[in-house]
Amino acid sequence: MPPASPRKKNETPATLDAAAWIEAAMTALAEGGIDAVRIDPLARKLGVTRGSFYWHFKDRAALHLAMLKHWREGASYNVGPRIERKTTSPRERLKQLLALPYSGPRATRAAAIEVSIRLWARRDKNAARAVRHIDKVRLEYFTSHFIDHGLAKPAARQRAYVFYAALMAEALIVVDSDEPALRDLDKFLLD
Amino acid sequence: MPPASPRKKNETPATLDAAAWIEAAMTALAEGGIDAVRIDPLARKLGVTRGSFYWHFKDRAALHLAMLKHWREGASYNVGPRIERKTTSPRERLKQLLALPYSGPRATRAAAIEVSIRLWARRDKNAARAVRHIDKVRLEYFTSHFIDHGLAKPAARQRAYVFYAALMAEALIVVDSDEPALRDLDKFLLD
DNA sequence: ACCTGAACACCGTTCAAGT
DNA sequence: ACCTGAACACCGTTCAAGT
Repeated sequence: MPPASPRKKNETPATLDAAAWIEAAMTALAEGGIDAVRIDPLARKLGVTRGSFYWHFKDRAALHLAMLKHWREGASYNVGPRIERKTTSPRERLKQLLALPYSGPRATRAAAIEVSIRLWARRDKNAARAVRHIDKVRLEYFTSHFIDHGLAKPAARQRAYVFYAALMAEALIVVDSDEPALRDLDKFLLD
Repeated sequence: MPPASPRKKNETPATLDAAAWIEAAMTALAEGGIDAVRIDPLARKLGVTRGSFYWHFKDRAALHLAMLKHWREGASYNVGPRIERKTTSPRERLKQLLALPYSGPRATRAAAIEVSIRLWARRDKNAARAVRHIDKVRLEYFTSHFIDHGLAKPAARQRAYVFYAALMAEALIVVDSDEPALRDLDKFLLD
C-alpha cells in the first residue's frame, strides 16, 4: 500500500462539485426513478443555474454514467472482510450487504435506488451491465456464506439465489408487516 | 351466466377510444416507467394531436387512474376457477397468474409493467393501493395451492411468500439463464 | 476554472374554434 | 361527440459572455 502522501493544493479534485451533482441525482433517482433526474430542479436545489451543469458533465447521459459508477462502488463496498463475521448475526450481515430493510413500513433510500436502477436497466445497456456485476458479486458472497454453514456448492448457490430473491422482493411486494408468515422466514431461508 | 345479449348500436361504449389511449400508455409504461407515459408521443403514435387527449381524460392523472384500473383487472383476471387445475402443471398455473417468465433472456411486457407499477407505487398512493390489492389476491391464491398440496396453513402461507418472491425477483435479478442453480429451483419451491 | 443569461426545442395543459 | 391549432409554461441543451 503506498503511503498516504499529502496532496498539493492545486491537486484538489475538481470532482468535488461533480460529487454534489451526483448526490442530488441519486436522491432524485430514489424518489422518482431515472426520469426524475432532471437538471433544472437539481440546479435549483444546488443553488446554481441550469447552464452550470454543463461545465461538470457533457450532458444528461454523462451524469447517468457517473451515477452508475457511484452505485457500483457503493453497493459492493461492504463485501467480504469488511463485514465482521463474529460481531453480527448472519442475517444482519447479509442484510447489510443489500442495504434493503427486511421489514418496516417505509423503504429506505437504498432500496428505492435498487429498484430504480433495475427498472432503468431494462432500457439502458450501461445500467444493465452494472446490475449484472453487482448481482454476481452478491450471489457469490451469499453462496460463500452458505458454504461456510456446511452446504455443498450447488445447494449453497441455489439457497443463495432464493435468499437474494426474498430480499429483493422485500422492496417490491407489499404485505402487512405483522404478517405471521414472515416472522420465521429468516429461519426458513438460513437453515 | 347471463345470455350474451347483443348491444344496441347507441350503447357502443365511448370508452373505446379511451381504451386505445390506455393500451398505448401501458406499452409506454412497460418500456420506460410511469414518467415515459407522455401525452405528445402517445398522440403521435395514435395519429391525433395532443389536444384531443383532453377530450378523453381530464389530465395525465386521470390517465394514470385508468391505467391502474386496467392493470388491477388484468392482473387478477386469471385467478381461481378460470385456470384449469387438471389441464396445466402446478408451476405453469402459478406462472400464468403472474404473467412473469420463469426463465429466458428477455422480460415480457407484463413483467416490465409489474416492475414499473411497483416503482411507481413508491410515490403514488393509488398505485400503492392497487399493488397491495393484487399482492393480497396472489398470495391467497398461492397459499390455497400449497394447502391443496397438503401443507398446513402457516407453512403454506410462508411457502407462498417465498414462491412469490422468487417469481418477482425473476423480473429484477440478472443472472445467466444457463445458471445450474436455477434448474431445480422450481422443485425446491414446489415440494 | 466555474458560472450566468439568453436562446431554442420539446411536451403538458388550456381553450376557442372547427366538423 | 371528437378533434384541431394556437397559446403558454417547464426543462434539456448550447454557447457567448462574464468573473
